[in-house]
Amino acid sequence: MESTQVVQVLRDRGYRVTPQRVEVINIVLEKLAKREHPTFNDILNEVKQKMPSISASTVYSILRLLEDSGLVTSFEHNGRTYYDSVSPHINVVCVNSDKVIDIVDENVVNLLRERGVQPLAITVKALCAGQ
Amino acid sequence: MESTQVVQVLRDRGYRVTPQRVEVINIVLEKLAKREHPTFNDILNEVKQKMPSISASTVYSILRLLEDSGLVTSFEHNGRTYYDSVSPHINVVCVNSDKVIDIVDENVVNLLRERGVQPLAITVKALCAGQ
DNA sequence: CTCCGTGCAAATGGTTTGCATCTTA
DNA sequence: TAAGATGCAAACCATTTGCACGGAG
Repeated sequence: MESTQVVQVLRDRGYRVTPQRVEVINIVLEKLAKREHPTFNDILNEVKQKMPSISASTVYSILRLLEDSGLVTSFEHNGRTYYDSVSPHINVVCVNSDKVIDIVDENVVNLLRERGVQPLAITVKALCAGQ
Repeated sequence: MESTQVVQVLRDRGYRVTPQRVEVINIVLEKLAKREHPTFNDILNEVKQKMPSISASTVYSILRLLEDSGLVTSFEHNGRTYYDSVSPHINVVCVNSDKVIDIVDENVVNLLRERGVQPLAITVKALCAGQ
């Protein structure tokens, strides 16, 4: 998804387009396109580089807005919130390293759908090989 | 799993068997046997009824011990930690109601295993029907 | 009798809230 | 120019930590 599309969705829903919102959207989409799983702090730090005066509470509220609008999703691990793309995929969270690896598996998603579950985010805690 | 077995595992590993540990183990196993997904507070409240002087930090440390020993697992949602059995199953967390529903699906677990993932806990955030 | 475990209180860290100020539409 | 967004500080809440006391082995 393009940042201009996201901005348009917000505009259509009657939300105002502020420089803070545009900046957060740009950073988040950039990270999600790279299949990263940024934490709130990852995003805040990145945004602060471009816009040093932005406040944490503003970033929290923008991320909540994006999530409530179905444009991103999130999951929690070790007390932190990770943000993620809404495309159907599986996040393998390595409990021994805190790394998160994406797996795309249509079969799993289809099996869930057959059971009546429309997944927003799939998270699998696992012990991961290699340390 | 029986509470006596859990106690034995702890003993074998050199951990002391205290009345607090036995009580927490009893409560947790009882809830997990009923396929419930107790939060930390659910467990604390229940334990306090039997043992009013127990402290939260003790319960936290016992639950961490059980989790580190592989006897239970946990997942996080809305800032709270939910405890869960280690049997392979899928937790569907309804974001619109905070309810958690278990699904047993060997196929999903097998697909994950084929991908080299040994799941400790599988969590699926979903919008659930019925309110 | 010796550690390990417990309980208390204080600290921590992520997130939310209240409110005055600023800005988009 | 009016409703909505921002930034700051304080509040919140789940969890962790430090430490003296107590009990399991």
